[in-house]
Amino acid sequence: MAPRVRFAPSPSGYLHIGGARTALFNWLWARRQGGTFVLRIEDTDQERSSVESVRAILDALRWLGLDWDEGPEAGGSHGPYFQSERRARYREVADAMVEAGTAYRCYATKEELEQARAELKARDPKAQFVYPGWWRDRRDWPDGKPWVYRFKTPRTGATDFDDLVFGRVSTPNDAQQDFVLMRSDGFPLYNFSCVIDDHDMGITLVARGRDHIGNTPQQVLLYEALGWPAPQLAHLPMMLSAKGEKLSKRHAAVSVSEYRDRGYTAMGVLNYLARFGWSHGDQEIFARDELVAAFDWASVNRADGKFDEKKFADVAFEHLKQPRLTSDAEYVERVRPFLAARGLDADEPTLCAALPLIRERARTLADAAHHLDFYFREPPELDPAAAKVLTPQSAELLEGLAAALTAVEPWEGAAIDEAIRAWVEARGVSLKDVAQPARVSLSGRTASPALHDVMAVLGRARALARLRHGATLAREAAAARAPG
RNA sequence: GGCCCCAUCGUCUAGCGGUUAGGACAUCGGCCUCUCACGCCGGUAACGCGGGUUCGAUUCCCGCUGGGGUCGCCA
Repeated sequence: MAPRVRFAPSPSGYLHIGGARTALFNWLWARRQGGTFVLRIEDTDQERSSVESVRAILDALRWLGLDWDEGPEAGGSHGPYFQSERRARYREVADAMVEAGTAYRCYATKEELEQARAELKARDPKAQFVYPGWWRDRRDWPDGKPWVYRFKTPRTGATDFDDLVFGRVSTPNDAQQDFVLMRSDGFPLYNFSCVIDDHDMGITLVARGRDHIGNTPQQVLLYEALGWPAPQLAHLPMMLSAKGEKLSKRHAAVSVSEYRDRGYTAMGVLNYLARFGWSHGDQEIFARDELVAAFDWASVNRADGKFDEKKFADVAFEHLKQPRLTSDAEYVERVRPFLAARGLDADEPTLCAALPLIRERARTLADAAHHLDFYFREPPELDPAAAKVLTPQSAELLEGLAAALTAVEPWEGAAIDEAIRAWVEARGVSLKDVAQPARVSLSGRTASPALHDVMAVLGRARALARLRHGATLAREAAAARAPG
């Protein structure tokens, strides 16, 4: 049977890089198996949820290309996909559980709980408060007072489940307290709504971060109490910071949108995330369809990992470098916003001609825009460090070179290169002596692609004009330096 | 602290009883070279410790140590 999987973020911020990995693994499995990827918004915490967050998460998922078959804006036959719109259903199940004796109304107030907590703390600072079940067996419900629903957790025995990644996990039931199912304001708590929705939405496999493995026994207990079959379970090892702590803003960029804004491509991000906790032999680099074809739960690792920015950058770079992974058309489309941000209006022919020179240099799209900059500025912006290269002696060389290249045919890299070398030899100078002044004239920088490649991209007219302009600058520099 | 989980180079990982313990990133040399980059060649670098099981353990079992997660009217 084709699996139904889901990603269920709570809209209390941006899409976290770890959340993106969870979404990716679910998505991969759905696509691999021809199953259904459901997106559900867990907005039962009114305090923390916001529509802006929903928007941000949806946008980030769309940018990553993790399209959902059912969920917000997609619809589907198992909606609504916002938990805040499913409250009647939760209440219905909770009442049924009270009737069945698997849950109970608890009228203990927050204040009473706080007091009990405080008293325990006073007696034994190290002790952990456990709700003692004051209302576990009472039916003398006071009129007009708010209550919460609590689960009547079995006091003995153990709860087991088989995890696709971790194997069999067993937890003693006495480690569990009578946890709250629904708050007094009528909103459900995570474990409760999660179980009901996964059941009602026909979810067959739940894959989520390992930080959820601890409340899985509670959810399994709920499935048992409700007489529902539990879905398959798969927990993913955690993505930790380089220091081994829980990943947060302090350690690295943690929001998917931040990576987008920095100029990484979606597949660069996805490829790194996919290889984090999952492997496929020695293969490091994957196109999207290769990922879909190769993904499996058996190859998911159990050990937590540390996020490595260097490795991430390299994987992302590989995607920009290889036309197989990022086509020319896609590259051009993606880099345009970054060029625009520099105030550049790049014409298509020049951009396409420069692209091969950029691929092996640009580590991000933002970086690509930097490398592309001088092709689209007339004259190119002159780096302070580069200006020093335009010495008085170089003026004549630059003019000589420009003159030597006026008749080169065809105006192509190889021919230009040949002409440069021929001229250098005839002139009895070293290429090294000419190269840097020429480079600075052409690009305004001390580092650039090969001279002949740059000139080929610029075209004869602009290339020669820049060389001559460089000569002018060199003379001006000489004049400026001359005393009086 | 209770409960749960984990453990191969600095990092991500391959390995599923017998390997010179492999790859990638990073790092260090070198080559290429008009600069930068790419590329290429090479080096340093790992099975946490102690018991078992076995002819033989990185691999299977137990303990220890270390690390992580989780113990809310958050998710």
